[in-house]
Amino acid sequence: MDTSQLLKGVLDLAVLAVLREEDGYGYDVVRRLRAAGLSEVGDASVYGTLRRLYHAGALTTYVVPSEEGPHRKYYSLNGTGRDLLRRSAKTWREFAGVLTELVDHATKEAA
Amino acid sequence: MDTSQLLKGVLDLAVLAVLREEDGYGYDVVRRLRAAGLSEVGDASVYGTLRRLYHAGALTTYVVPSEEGPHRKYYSLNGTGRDLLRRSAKTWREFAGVLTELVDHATKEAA
DNA sequence: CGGACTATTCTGCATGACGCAGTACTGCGC
DNA sequence: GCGCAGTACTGCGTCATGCAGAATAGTCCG
Repeated sequence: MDTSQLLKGVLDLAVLAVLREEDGYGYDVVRRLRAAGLSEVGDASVYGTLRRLYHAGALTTYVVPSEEGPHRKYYSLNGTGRDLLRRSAKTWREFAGVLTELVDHATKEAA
Repeated sequence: MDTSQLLKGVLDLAVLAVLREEDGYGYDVVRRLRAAGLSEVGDASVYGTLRRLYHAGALTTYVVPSEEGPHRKYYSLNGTGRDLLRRSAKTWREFAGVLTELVDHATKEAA
């Protein structure tokens, strides 16, 4: 029904894409994803994804103490991460292409 | 890593799309999906999806005895199913658009 | 006829990702 | 001090995918 199922397997890619543009901390990544149109991402999902990607060796992290609140834990793409992004992006494009074509073909002649 | 996670929440849509074109039985739907490019769908997933969609009231079913093997259980889209397909397709296009844009933007300046 | 193989359906269980709800800590405004 | 916003993290539930396995019905081989 909602996008929660659609997100599965795609949040990794979305997070990588966002971090590719600029390092970011969890709370901020959530906001950026929502601003990009993924309005229904839960923060817990992002933290979980960040942790998975980190343990997978795709991200490095550093803490920046903030005087305007708690510390911020920044994440940054490393070589492995950029490589993963590239491959994931390719997989996504192929997958999305196939499915879009299937859907278009099926709904073209429908009202 | 593979497409199994990508499929989540999308198999419903793919099955609906395939059935929109022509009624089909499980084994056949699997083949059609694979032929369409979704080469990694598992048959058990399709049977499960078919059952979910049926219980959701999106499909009707009828059995056709086959002379070349066991009976075939055909599934057909009804009004609810076509409506679901239309709405799911819309959701998919929006979602895919957002993500593709995000990914393109992030990988544009990458090697 | 027995055995093997294909077509076809279905179920049990494991895996794993998303997210709600809750915890915790830091400054700021009142 | 109280509460609210920013920020991080975790436990548990839910649910879809899929592997492995079972069962039935025909066909072909010897």
